[in-house]
Amino acid sequence: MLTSDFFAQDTLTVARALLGCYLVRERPEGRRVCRITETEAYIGRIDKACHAYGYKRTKRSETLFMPPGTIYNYLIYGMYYCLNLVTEAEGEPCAVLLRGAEAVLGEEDMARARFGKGLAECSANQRKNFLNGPGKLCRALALTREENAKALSPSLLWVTNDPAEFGLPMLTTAPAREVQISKRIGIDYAEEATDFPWRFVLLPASLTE
DNA sequence: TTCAGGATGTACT
DNA sequence: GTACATCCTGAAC
Repeated sequence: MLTSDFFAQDTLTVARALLGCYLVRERPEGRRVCRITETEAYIGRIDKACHAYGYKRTKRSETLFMPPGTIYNYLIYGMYYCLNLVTEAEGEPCAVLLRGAEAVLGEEDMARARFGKGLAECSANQRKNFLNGPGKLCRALALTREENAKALSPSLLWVTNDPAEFGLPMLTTAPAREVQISKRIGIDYAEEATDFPWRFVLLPASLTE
């Protein structure tokens, strides 16, 4: 399990390193696991797109000042949540937004949470766009304001780069996958920060061969 | 395949 | 009152 030491690192380092890691959500019905494929860095010290830009403290941004490894989950557009993991030292308002993933375990439960029906009844488009957005990820993993400001923990939500830790036997060696770096999404209001190359995407294996 | 429009609640000014 | 780190649907191409 990745601990607060990992999240205490530089935010861009963490955002890059989280690609390919497994996000594990513990629920009464069972475990839901996905592999992280898309992240973005938010660094309050210098970043107009960050809710805590210039160390601004508000009721919402307060979570960003908490210790590394804290969950920052907030409501957006009235109906979706965005999952972030707090980085750097306590008091330094930074986080990594998780924007996309691939389902690994508990896919049936994720489908029920997303669409209210089983995987078999989902359309091809629904399956194709399963976890490719921050709102979708939170819906599939049943993450809401309930989890905001809590620490990552083995009984709630945690992250690892070792599949053995969540009960998967040795996976076949995965092919290397290329990382694409680009501008962040949906922050056109953020002036010069709009163009910061702080988005990291793990490209599909098929594009790497 | 792309695109416009609507759903929806709350933090912040 | 305004803006928002979004997503889905249905229409047009």
